[in-house]
Amino acid sequence: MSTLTPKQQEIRDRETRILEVARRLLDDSGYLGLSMDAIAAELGYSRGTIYNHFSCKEEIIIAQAIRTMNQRTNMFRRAASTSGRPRQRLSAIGVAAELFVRLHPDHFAVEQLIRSASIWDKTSEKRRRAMHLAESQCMAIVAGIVRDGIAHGDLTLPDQFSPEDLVFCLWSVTFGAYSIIATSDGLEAHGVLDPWYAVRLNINRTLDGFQWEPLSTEFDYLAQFEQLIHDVFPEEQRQLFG
Amino acid sequence: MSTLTPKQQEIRDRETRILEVARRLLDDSGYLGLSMDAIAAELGYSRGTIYNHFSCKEEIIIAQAIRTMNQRTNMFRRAASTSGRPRQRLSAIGVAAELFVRLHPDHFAVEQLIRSASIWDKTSEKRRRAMHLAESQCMAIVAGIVRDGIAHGDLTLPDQFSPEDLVFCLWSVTFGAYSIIATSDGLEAHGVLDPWYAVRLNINRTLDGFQWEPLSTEFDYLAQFEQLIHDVFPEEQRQLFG
DNA sequence: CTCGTTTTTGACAGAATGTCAGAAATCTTC
DNA sequence: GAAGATTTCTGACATTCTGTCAAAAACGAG
Repeated sequence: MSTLTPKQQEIRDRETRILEVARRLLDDSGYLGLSMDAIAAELGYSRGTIYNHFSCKEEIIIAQAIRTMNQRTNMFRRAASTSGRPRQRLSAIGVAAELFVRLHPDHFAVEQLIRSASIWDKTSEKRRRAMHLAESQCMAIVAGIVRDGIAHGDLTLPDQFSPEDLVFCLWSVTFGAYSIIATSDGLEAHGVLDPWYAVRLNINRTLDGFQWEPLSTEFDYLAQFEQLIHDVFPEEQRQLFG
Repeated sequence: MSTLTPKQQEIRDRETRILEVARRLLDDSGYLGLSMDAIAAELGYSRGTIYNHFSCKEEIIIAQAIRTMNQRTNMFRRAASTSGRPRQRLSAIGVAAELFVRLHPDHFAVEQLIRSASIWDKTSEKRRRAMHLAESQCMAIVAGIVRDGIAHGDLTLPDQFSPEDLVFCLWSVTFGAYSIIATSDGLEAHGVLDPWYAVRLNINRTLDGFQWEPLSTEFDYLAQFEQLIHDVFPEEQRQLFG
């Protein structure tokens, strides 16, 4: 049957409502504060009903992560499809990454939580595969740009160093920086002036170190930053900065 | 009284034994697998006794993290006190960081867990301060080397960019990379050849990007790497590679 | 050996998870 | 629109863990 009965429609809606409530609870009081009881109570259902949708609370958490990760991949895809030389397109991905993490400040914490807190083992094979898929899609987009850079003659990688190795480097620095920013209050107290700016500069200098042309001395990537926000991500920009 | 009674001695010993067992449980089955029951059973005490030492399991986890973080700080201190130009000493810290994470593969996962999973709020003020202290000591060591580099004339930082910002960059990339390595099986399947090598190269190229002399084209930091392991961390090297 | 002190114990209350048989709602067919 | 088939929902239940605390046991000084 192609059209859904009202009931089926309601069930589908409920799934997203569960995720919404779960997200708020997770934001407010973390993993320990997220309980099936609380979700059920908030939505006015019994616990059993929630268990019809998700077999355990870990499934809810991973579902959450997959959703936002796919949004991220979409933003990356849009960034990758801009025009310009490869390193400029990579810079657009940097914009996407930063906007994304500002829209979903908790995403990396949740992702790390899934990977470390023995949550992984309790989730379904299906969702785990969805998560892997989303992840490798993201990597593939960035790796594609690196290959473009090489094909263009803008970049030559060292021996024993694959495009994926470079993607891993960029992944590390963003994952690490955004995790630290999200979880460590008082970076300023440690003497860090503007962590967001630091990440941008860091990535630019790293790519300079790999001699990826045009170097940041030849092209002002940080200035391009503002422009890209307006041109490629107007909707996200509005959500974030009014 | 200066000398401890046998009983007091036993209590003190027990504390470290609790942490040992907790560490194994944490390694084996993660945060969810760590239970006060299991620890008590394994050591042959009742739960109440364990609660005399640690008021909740979160306290055990943070105690764990503080212990290993202090070991890390010690290794950093040893690395920082080597001779050579500032960037070479920073390279020695890179060796320390990598050896450390290979000795304690779970450390960063635990650290992230503490920060994200609402564990932080359940821990005592005293331990939280100990954790902050350990962290800023580590940062201070690295920041000191950055300042040495500037004082030496080997490094000039961009405007609006403090030594601590550079430390934050290095912290991000190591934290991110080691977290990913520890939690993501099958990096090789993603096309990453040797993540450890990638991190080293990444950091060297980043510092090149900041024009920190001597550049990696002038001095072979990767070759120095092997040497430093033997000279500064023979004990750790033995533990790791037999 | 005795008595005050410290330490240990395990029963208990509370909170959350995940299950499942029966109740309720919904859909199908005539 | 009513009966019967099917799906969905419910809340009581068993279980597992946490954290507490009064009573019991072990300890140490004199």
